[in-house]
Amino acid sequence: MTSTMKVLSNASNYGLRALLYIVSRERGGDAYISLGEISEELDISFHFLTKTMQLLTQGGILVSYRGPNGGIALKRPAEEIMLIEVVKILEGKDFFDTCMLGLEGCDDCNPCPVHHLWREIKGKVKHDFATTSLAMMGQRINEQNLRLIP
Amino acid sequence: MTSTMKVLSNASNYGLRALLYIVSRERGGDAYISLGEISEELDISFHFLTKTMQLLTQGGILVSYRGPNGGIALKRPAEEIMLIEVVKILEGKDFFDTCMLGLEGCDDCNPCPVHHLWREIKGKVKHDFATTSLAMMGQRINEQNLRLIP
DNA sequence: AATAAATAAGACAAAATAGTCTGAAATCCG
DNA sequence: CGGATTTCAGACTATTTTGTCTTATTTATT
Repeated sequence: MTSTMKVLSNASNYGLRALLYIVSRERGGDAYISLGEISEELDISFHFLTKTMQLLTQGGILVSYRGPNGGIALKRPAEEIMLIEVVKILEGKDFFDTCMLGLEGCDDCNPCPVHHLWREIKGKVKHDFATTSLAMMGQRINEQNLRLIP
Repeated sequence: MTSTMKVLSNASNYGLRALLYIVSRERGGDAYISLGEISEELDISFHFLTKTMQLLTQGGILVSYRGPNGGIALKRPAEEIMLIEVVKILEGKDFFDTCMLGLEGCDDCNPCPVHHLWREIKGKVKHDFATTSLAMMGQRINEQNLRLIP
């Protein structure tokens, strides 16, 4: 009753914002960015962020390096990482295939009453996220000077 | 990480399904339907459902009547109740105006990096929900024999 | 080798959500 | 009136999500 339309959990939210921070901060080099810097810049709990970023490391989005001057970095070129891959790692693989009414096995063959509406919405979200790369987002953020913090 | 794209809380989910049950069950009469019947038919915890339905009663969607043969009923004609009103009562008024990244004050003037994508999505959801009435849903459910249970 | 800087891992606590239960109040019927 | 049926209200518990903290491990530097 307190509102949200919270499609993303806080964890995913933080992970996504962290990635956007990384790609918007790209200096061309492949230096590691520390979680301390990210958590400070984005005002996110350090330890909580750490756990989320480990998901992305395990998921093949990031590589990490320990020790002084260590941190995390994209494992692949930002052009090759689509938003959909990130969200699937953070929220689960079937994130874009769930029923709005929470009904088990709701699909085109066995639809819930709002399936026709929701399918369209999900389709658009899926399409948008499947065609938007982290590189595109980074460029957009820099060109338009967009914010990542409250 | 367990997936969901859970736009609706369980409480809202139950409330919406209960309303859809009511309108699909319409026998033309204005008899009250008991929460016991609904919770049984939809396999929802009785007491939990009760709390949610009280929100809808307080929100002006339902009227309730105690005692034998009592229950709940739509306060207004199903044609006049749009899905958007229901969701706003259950999830909060600004449900359709939140930022995907959870940033405070994200809007057209001060957008987050995914605002342009999310605004379109939200707009479509909002439009769909603002133009779909409970009556339309009830008719659809009956015509196509759609399910409200897992 | 010792120290410091960084991620990894996991125990723990707090808060939000979900669900259960008990009793009260209203209403009908005999 | 008295009992049965129903919503209303709120306390209580359980589960999930969120956040904190401590320790271990890796690596660079001196």
